[in-house]
This record gives sequence, C-alpha cells and structure tokens, in this order.
Amino acid sequence: MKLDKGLIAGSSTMLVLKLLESGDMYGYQMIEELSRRSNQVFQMQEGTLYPILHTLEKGKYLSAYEQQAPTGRMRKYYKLTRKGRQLLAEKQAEWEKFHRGVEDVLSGGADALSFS
Amino acid sequence: MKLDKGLIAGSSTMLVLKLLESGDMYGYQMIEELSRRSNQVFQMQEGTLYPILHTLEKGKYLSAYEQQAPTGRMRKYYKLTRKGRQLLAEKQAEWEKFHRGVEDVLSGGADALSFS
DNA sequence: TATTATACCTAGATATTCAAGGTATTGTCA
DNA sequence: TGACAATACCTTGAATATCTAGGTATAATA
Repeated sequence: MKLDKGLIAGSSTMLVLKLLESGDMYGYQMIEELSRRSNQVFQMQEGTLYPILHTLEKGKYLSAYEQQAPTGRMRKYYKLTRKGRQLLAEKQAEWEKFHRGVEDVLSGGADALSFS
Repeated sequence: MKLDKGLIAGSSTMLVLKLLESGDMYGYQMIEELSRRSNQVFQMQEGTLYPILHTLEKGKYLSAYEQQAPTGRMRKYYKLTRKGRQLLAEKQAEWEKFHRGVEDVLSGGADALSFS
C-alpha cells in the first residue's frame, strides 16, 4: 500500500475478512474492492494478499472453490467460514481497542476527566 | 504491547513523538505515560522504545540531555526538535488517512453515497 | 501482432516488534 | 545486613508482516 508499511501491518487480515463478509470474492477482485471501499487509500499488493489468503485457508478461516468467469477464465473464490467470522469479530474488537488507544493519546491522553 | 504486534507497527514512532509534544521526558517515563494516557492499552516494551529513541535522535528529530533526578539517579531526557514536530504532523496526517480508510471498509465501504 | 488487463503464484529483502538477556543504582522489608 | 523489587539504561536475535520483483497464463484491445 502507499501508506507507511507498518501502519497496515495487522489490519490486512481483518480487511480481507471484512470484504468476504459481504460475499464470496476472488483475489484480484478483493484488491479492487478494497481500493474502492477505502476511497483508494488501500492499494493492496498481490504479494501481500495471496499469502494472507493461503494462510487463512489453511487455518480453515476461509474455504475456496474455483469457478469459471463469463469470459472463460478460471477464478478462485474464497468464502468466509464460521471460524472466519469469529476471527473477524475478534480482529474488529482488537482494532477498536487499538484505535481508541491511539485516539486517546493523540487527544492528549487520559487526564483528570475520567474517574471511577 | 498486548495487542496484535502488527497493529502497533508504524504507530509507535508517532506516539513517542506525541508524548514529547507535551514536554521533555526520559524513556522509562514515556512507557508509563503512554500506558496512562491510553488507559493501559499500550504497554510499550523497552526493547521497542529505546531503538526508536536512538533512531529519532540520529535523525535529529529529537535532542537529548542528561539530568539528575531528585533521587540522585541520572536520567536521559529527550526533547522534540523542530524537525521532530514536522515529522509528528506528517505521521498524524498519515494516521488520519489510514484510520479513515479502515473505518470506511469496516462500515461497508464507499457506496453510492459519494459522488463528485 | 503486440500490448494491456486479468488472474494466479512465490522468493528474497526490508522493517518492526518482542523476548530475553545484561548493567547499575535506589528503596524497601525482613 | 541481605535480598528483592523498582527504577533506568541498553542490545541481540527470533518472529512476523509487507513489499519488490519476479514468474506463468489467458482474454481483450489496439
């Protein structure tokens, strides 16, 4: 992606899972869809995506099947499994926690405001 | 930190710079302060912090000076330079962009809503 | 016919964090 | 006194994640 490599680390898997929540997709499509949904902020590289998909498939978070496109080309579709949905929920919860932490620090931190 | 290692990557430098924006600090103090401001979300390790401080100092983003604590112990304080403030601004802008991107994807993505 | 877009994949370099260790001083508690 | 915890600094090596840069192959387009 164009952003600081580090920032993206850890969120890629969550984003991939999130995409599949709205329906089965094939790799190439995910890259376009991620770019579209993020208003071009995320330009995921194939070298990033495919290893993630393979790891998730091995871990049974995704299942895969091949299907012929109208053009005649074969596409490998990925489908979110129940286990994958659970992982997505965990990743999202972690993102919320992390995100809140960063915002707290950027806004000056937990001050005298919070008590009890 | 306790969160997925990857999520933190890239944000650590920004958080360190942000801490120093409110005043000079020494390493050990930054770890405690970061924890406090983030409501215990960030527990930065020394093995993470010190290399970051050294890198930032080498790049002239921070300057350092030693000062004796009331206890008699020596502490190494870090001070944000003008260049450091500029880097912080850049890092924050990048965080905003990244953050917005993630939220857009998590909320379903850029749909028919946005036009022009 | 040549180039671009589609569609999949992998290997190696790079970057970041963490775990685990080290050194040394100060404060506390038995 | 002696032992341990807390303070305060540091480094090395392993693990993890991403990107660069390549590879293969088919379909559409100029």
